[in-house]
Amino acid sequence: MAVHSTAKKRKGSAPDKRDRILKAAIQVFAKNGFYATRVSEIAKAAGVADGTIYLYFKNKDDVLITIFEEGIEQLLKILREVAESDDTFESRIRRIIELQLGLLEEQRDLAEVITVNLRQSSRLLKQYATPLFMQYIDVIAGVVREGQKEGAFRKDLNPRIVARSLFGALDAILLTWAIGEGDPAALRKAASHCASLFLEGLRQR
Amino acid sequence: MAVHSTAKKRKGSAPDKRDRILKAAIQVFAKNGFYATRVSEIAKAAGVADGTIYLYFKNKDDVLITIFEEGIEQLLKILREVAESDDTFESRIRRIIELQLGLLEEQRDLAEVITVNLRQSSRLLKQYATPLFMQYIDVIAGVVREGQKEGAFRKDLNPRIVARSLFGALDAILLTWAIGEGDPAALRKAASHCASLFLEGLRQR
DNA sequence: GGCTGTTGAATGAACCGCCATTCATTTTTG
DNA sequence: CAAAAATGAATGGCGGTTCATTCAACAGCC
Repeated sequence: MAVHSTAKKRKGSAPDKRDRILKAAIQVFAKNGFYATRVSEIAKAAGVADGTIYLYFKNKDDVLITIFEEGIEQLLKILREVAESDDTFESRIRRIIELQLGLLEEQRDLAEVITVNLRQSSRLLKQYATPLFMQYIDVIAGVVREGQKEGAFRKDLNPRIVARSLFGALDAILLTWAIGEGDPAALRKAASHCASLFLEGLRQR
Repeated sequence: MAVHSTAKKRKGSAPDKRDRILKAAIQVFAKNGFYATRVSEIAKAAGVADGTIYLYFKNKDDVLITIFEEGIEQLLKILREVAESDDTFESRIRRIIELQLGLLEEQRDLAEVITVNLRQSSRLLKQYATPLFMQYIDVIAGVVREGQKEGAFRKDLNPRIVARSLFGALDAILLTWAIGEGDPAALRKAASHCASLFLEGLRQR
């Protein structure tokens, strides 16, 4: 009954159904939003029967939660590596920005699900998103805090507020991009301007 | 059938039903989210019969759209005044930030509806929110652009990207505040740090 | 002032379409 | 040929919307 992350590799051929379902759900959620999406649409997009979805997920909510959690975790993992690297602090911040936007540039649908659908249900948002979101903020805030201690950044700003601002800025840029036409060059330019804005704002003088 | 803004004052006593419904809806949407809110809950909170809501609004969507449009319009109006004032550009940006946060501080539920529920339906978002959102961005971008022309701000940043970043930052701060405990002092501090961060980032040197 | 007919607002119980979920049956696997 | 996986038609209930009915305000009339 439970989902079991068994993930037993079914031969080499068949891409795990669970994955197929998740990928399909990301697409459909991105196009129509969580509430407007019928479970049967996900099934059709995944080439699977309606009931099969319930073999791998508890219910429709669970599909969204899983997408969100796995997406953020993937992001967090890479983010932590950058945060703990021995680059200059400036370069770490810049890489975080580029990474976040770059990662999602290749997964536009995931970007839309995370930025838009995330907020669909206050319940889901509060229950599942908030803790992960906090971890995310903490990683960025950690870099800022350390940068302050080492004298690279000005010390009069609260690191968490900086982190939240940066997160919000990136989120808004992503949102516009995901909803709009989604030209990759535009996204990259936005990333670089955003980085420059924040780094100048942070610099110790 | 149509709504008619007749607003005929039914005696002096009865505060317009339309208003009562909107206020109630803001409360309930904020607490439970748009999709989890039953029309009957709004009716109950407004002290009105279920059917009455359909005398004033086309349907449930229309209630959300109205809240959103009227809220943003109110914000836009004040924002435009500040944007066109003859303060220094720095001070205009700072006032925009404080205004936005301050205005919503007094209307925490509205803040949550606008920041969270805004994104509930891709359809609604794309159809109604995007144009207003763009106007909003344009007001801020206008101040930045003019500031650049007058030599107050550095010229190598795209004003719209700056505006979007600022909007996102404020949105994220508001979101955390609205979902969290909502201490007004914390919000004011966040506003001031955020302003300082952006203004240093923008300053022409 | 009271009586009454008219009108439009308000009501809320009932309806009905929708869709998440289930589970008896079939198919695949080892 | 079990056992497990997958199927998809059937179901149940949920909740937005409707509309037959009630109510309240007012005007005209005696």
